[in-house]
Amino acid sequence: MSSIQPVRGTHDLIGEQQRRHAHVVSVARHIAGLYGFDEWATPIFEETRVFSRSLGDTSDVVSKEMYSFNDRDGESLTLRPEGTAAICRALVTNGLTQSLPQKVFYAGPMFRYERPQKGRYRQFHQIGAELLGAAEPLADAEAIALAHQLLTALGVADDVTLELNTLGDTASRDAWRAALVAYFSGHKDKLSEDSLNRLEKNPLRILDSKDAGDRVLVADAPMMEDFLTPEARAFWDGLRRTLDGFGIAYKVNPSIVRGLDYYNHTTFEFVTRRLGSQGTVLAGGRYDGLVQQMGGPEVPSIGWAAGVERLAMLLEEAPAAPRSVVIVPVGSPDEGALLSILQTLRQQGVRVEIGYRGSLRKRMERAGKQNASHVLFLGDDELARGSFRVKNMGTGEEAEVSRDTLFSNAASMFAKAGESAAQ
RNA sequence: GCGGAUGUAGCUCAGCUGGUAGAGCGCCGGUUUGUGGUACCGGUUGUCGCGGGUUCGAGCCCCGUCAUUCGCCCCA
Repeated sequence: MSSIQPVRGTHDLIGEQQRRHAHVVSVARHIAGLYGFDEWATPIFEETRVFSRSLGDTSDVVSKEMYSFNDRDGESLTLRPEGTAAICRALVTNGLTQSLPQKVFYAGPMFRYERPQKGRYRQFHQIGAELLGAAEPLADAEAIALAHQLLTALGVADDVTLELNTLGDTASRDAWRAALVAYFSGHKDKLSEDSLNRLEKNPLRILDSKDAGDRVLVADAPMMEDFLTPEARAFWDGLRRTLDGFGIAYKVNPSIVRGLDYYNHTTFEFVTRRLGSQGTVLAGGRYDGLVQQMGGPEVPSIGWAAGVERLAMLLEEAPAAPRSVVIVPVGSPDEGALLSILQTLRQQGVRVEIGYRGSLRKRMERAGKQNASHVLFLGDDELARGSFRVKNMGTGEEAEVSRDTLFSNAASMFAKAGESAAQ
């Protein structure tokens, strides 16, 4: 038991866990490609203002969860707590506001100083999709369709439901917000302590309070519906119509308001009951003003992010570990011949290993334990005859195969051996 | 940041009302170097999370601390 521990809220990804993560990311990358999204990689840290400016000063993410530090020249830098702000910054910095729309996929670690829990870590991983430069509801629907197809491909769609809401445009949202503040201010005596706090910082969040008393109040609170401008209503109707066209089921939930300040119009969450209080697995919305905040022009955009850890936990089965072909020397065959055979097979794309020591029995035992698909026995007899004895470790069947046959068919013969379930 | 639970070998756990630690699995070696996943034999492993305190004596009691976990907050 070493005294060196991983930093609180961080974890190592090894074996099955790593395979689960890799699977989530590679499936996401693939599906994003089907929708025409290209992958971007932005730095893991940015100037602090990239995040503080965009997420809203009152969000917890900014006010107390950022890993910020001063660079040697005194500049404040921050380990990214989320992906969207950095993508917007990159859009502006690279002058891509001239070639819109941009459809961006990203994957990588994020950092938030929070109390760790199941499905919540200080270093965690997100995948995300951002569709920058499209104001039409079709863009929102496409982003959601991409998310939906991803969850389906991962086999978790049945455990997850899509909840959808609109915050309207700025005018709608401001009017609604004012009405909410007025309404709740009139019932301060009945509000929970948390919600009193929210009233100051982010009144919309009172709507998804879990407090029973709050919920009674919320039931009679002003509804967004009543504050939508005609334009916002048209957008909302258009989105739902398009989702219907995509054949995607959703549930309208007026309390999906999202915590980050930059959202307007569409907000949505894919939620599950299987992860305790960390039920949100993928969430996003429209952020028409964010790029402008980064110093660019107005670029209406929609996007989402998903937690890789949470998705990995929902996966029914971990991808299988890759299986190797193992060469087992018998007696003491010529080493040069052995090495050249090893490399020939590897160059043909076969996953081949050779043990470093041990008796024949030991080597077989290890090949069995590591779940090798085949064993190739190679002794002086085989070398002399120019062949191998190939043993299928699954069936136990054994056959002598000539070297020429093996080399010319290696890829197909052992296709299953090198195959990684993570693709 | 707030509240509850937990913390004994690599893993899962046992350890009765305090007397200085055990099992299973795993791991390593072997059952005479042309064959594994079965069987048999042998072996290995712990500052009982860490630091204090009470006690003749603590894995068991008390305090603190760290970590994990559940809920709140927040969020992916």
